Amino acid sequence: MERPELPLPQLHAFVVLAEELHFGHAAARLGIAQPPLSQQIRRLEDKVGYALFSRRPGGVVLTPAGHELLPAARRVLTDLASGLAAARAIGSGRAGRLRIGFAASVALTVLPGLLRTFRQRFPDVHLDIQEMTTAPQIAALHDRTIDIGLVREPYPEAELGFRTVLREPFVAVLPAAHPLAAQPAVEVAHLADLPFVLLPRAVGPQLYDQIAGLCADAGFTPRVAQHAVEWQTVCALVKTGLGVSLAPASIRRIRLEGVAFRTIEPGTARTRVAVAWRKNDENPLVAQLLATISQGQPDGF
Amino acid sequence: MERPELPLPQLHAFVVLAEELHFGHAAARLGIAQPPLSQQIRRLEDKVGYALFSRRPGGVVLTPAGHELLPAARRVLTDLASGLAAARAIGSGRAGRLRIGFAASVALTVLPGLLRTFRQRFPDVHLDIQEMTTAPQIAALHDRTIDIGLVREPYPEAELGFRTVLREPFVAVLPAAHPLAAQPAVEVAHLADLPFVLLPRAVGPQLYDQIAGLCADAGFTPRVAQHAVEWQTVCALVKTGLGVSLAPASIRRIRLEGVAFRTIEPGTARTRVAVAWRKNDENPLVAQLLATISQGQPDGF
DNA sequence: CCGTTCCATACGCCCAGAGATATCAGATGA
DNA sequence: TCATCTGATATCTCTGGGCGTATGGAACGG
Repeated sequence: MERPELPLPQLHAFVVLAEELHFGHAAARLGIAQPPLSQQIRRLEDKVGYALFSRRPGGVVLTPAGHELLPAARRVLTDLASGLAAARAIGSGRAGRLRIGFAASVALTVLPGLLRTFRQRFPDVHLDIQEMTTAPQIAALHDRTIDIGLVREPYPEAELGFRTVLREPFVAVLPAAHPLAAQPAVEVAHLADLPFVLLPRAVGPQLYDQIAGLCADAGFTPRVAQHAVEWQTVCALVKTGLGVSLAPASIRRIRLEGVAFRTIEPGTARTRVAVAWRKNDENPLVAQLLATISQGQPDGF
Repeated sequence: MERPELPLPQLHAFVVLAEELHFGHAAARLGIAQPPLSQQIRRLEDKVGYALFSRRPGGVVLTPAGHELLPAARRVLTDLASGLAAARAIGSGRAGRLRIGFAASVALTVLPGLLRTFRQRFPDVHLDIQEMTTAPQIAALHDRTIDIGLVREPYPEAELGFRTVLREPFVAVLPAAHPLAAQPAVEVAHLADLPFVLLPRAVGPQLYDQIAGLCADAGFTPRVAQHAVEWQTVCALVKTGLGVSLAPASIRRIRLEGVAFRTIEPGTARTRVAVAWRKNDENPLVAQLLATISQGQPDGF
């Protein structure tokens, strides 16, 4: 790619003159006097090295060389204008692409409303959303594989910003046939001797430790009979009688025959869902999405 | 199409920097010092309105806006370079398109050699050749439907230039079985009582009048039994015995069983084939073709 | 803690190019 | 023949932008 040789204003003048085929009219359309236009065209022809127009009485005609240059000149101008417009749209945050990771349980609570609101405000933004558990989201943020994470119980990180978007209590997940399911609420201590179905600690250490902490507070260490990587699966396993579980309340949205969700006593423990982003991310869409969350919060999606 | 806003040198700097992702290296590739490059990029970012690069320790990274602008900038530069090259190729006469009309009889003499030589010298020129009789060629030149004509016996025209490329005598066209065909040469006067097969006067008035003149000089007016618009057809009609004809000597190239061509006495009359062009045609290919003809003439194609 | 790397800023120079006004010159047509 | 329309030329002004050198400031690595 060598040095560009033709100034754009001259190309613009050339295209307009090629359309008008009349120096006076073309100059008027360009908003300049006629002599400067003659000069522009002359300079352009000098640089090309050949005449682009035949001056004939009553107007001008494109030469073969001019005829060849015209489509290229048009492309150059329109490509530039559209490229500039697109870059500005992206720079301003009106358009672009945002990659969002989310914990599965979030899909039941904040995510749908957030996506709906954001898409309304930024219809030209393409959203790539993918389900990921908390730990992989943190890694993906560092990798720049995603731009926004919706994580559960994050622990602070130097490079990342977090903001809580939801706090919710825990519920006990029980087979519907289990005696404990007959009560409106259960004490954590009552789960002490039952086998547990939990997510592996690796996919969300903070949440895991919090659940373990609930049990510890009730005086026992949970015996994990089975791991599952999605809450959906946890419910299914509970249904089959493999065990019970403790989970964030939003899991109630999973309607599954044969599984009961019960408030726990004491009900003070809360789990947080937070939005996470790279602090040094300059993508304006990240700020836009954070702003959308801030505004959306009061309305409670 | 509005005013272009981004100077090309800045776009060029942008593309190079986007490839190098390093101000120092990019400046070196551009052959300038580093501070001017910083300025170029800064000015460009000011005009776009948004940052195109993220300056980070150890180098720079494209922002989303910069990433969007990059392909457009590349297209602009390459389109411009290629368009300019194409326009110059055409302006210089190395490439382009030339529309050539030719009289049918010319296809037997000058045309093949001319085309071959011209194509050798200008392989990138597209030649549109079409057979036309003389009068339509003149009209087509005025219409700018063809650029070059190869005509027989033209009459001078103000707007057109002519140059003779071939002079040839007339021959008598006879059925092989005819008694006159037994002689090596025939006198025009001997054709006086025979029916004639000729091209209509309208397709080539000058040639027609010249043939009629030959007859008048021999003391008779030809009785036209049949018209035909191609020499090929004339020969065929002569073969069937419908009449005889007088034709340019190049018609001998038509090898047709049962038709004889005989030199005529007196053999002084000559018919001319000329190349014709618009005097005010600025297409360099026209000049190139005329030059090719001038050089080719001595070798006698 | 210091040197290196990398980019930005400051300042000055210079010129290509874009604009204007005034005028000229060729072709056309009543 | 003359008025008119075409575009070209001459001349001047002004400024944006491209380039240089010198210097500043932040981040990183040993």
